[in-house]
Amino acid sequence: MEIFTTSQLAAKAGVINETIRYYERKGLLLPPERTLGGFRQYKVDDLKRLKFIMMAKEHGFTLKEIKELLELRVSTQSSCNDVREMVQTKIKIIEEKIRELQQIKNALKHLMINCHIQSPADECPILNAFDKQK
Amino acid sequence: MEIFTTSQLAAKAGVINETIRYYERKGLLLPPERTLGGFRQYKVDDLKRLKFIMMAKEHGFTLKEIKELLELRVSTQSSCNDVREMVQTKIKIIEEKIRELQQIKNALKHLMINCHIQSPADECPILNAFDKQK
DNA sequence: TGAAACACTGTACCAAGGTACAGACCGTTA
DNA sequence: TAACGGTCTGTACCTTGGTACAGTGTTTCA
Repeated sequence: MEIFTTSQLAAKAGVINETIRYYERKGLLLPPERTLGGFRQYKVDDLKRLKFIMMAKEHGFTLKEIKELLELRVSTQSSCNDVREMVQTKIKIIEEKIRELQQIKNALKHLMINCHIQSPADECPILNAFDKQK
Repeated sequence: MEIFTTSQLAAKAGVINETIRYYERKGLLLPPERTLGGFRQYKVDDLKRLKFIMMAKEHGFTLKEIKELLELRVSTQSSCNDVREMVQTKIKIIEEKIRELQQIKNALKHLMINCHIQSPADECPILNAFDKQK
């Protein structure tokens, strides 16, 4: 059976070895077996788990949420429904964030309408807009 | 001329007084005059500056960027064009962020298509998708 | 004049997600 | 068996935008 050191596991997942230890501290990676000298010995399952973490991260989950997903996965009580709910909540949060950013973007675009490039900065309508009392 | 203490200034802007001192440390608020005993004495201009900061914050600028905006405002060399460029860059960053979030959202929605609520979590297609190697 | 209520400084702490490093130890190869 | 390089632990540090103290000093009002 293939065994990896911390650095080898890290390299396979594209992170550095401090990240591996960090994920272990945070409870995302399980404490692996050790050599007599105390070196971590990772197996293919650990690599899969790490890749799962990275995929979930790319899908916008925080480490805390990923920990929950990992716990759902092994709990026999939990169902796909629990996962579905987490994903739906996440989608709502992302949609809210998108709306927020779109509002900011629109406000900034609006500010640019009156901006004349040669004016000195102290007459800049953008800066003046920020000065306006609400 | 009206003079405010730190807490009064904070209250007028809807923050707490540690925030005021924090902004001073970060160079966003100018060090005000002091009483003989060392109490800060703020004027209306300081309140305007603080409100400017808060407006810029609402428009998605970081404190570091707001500091730059404030510096542009007083520099006689800088023009509205400099401000315009900062705003345009900001809009680009926001657009990129929106695109990113939309991709994540689409991926999550896609994951939900095959999700059957009664399946146990260890057969959940969402979790399985995260397990897939890229 | 004395007490209450505020302000001062400096430092530590928070979340999140790591990164860096010292000093010690282990494993491998010559 | 020694050298070299990898790994260990623990702790400190980073960013961003603050918040929370403790211990001391100041202002104000009765």
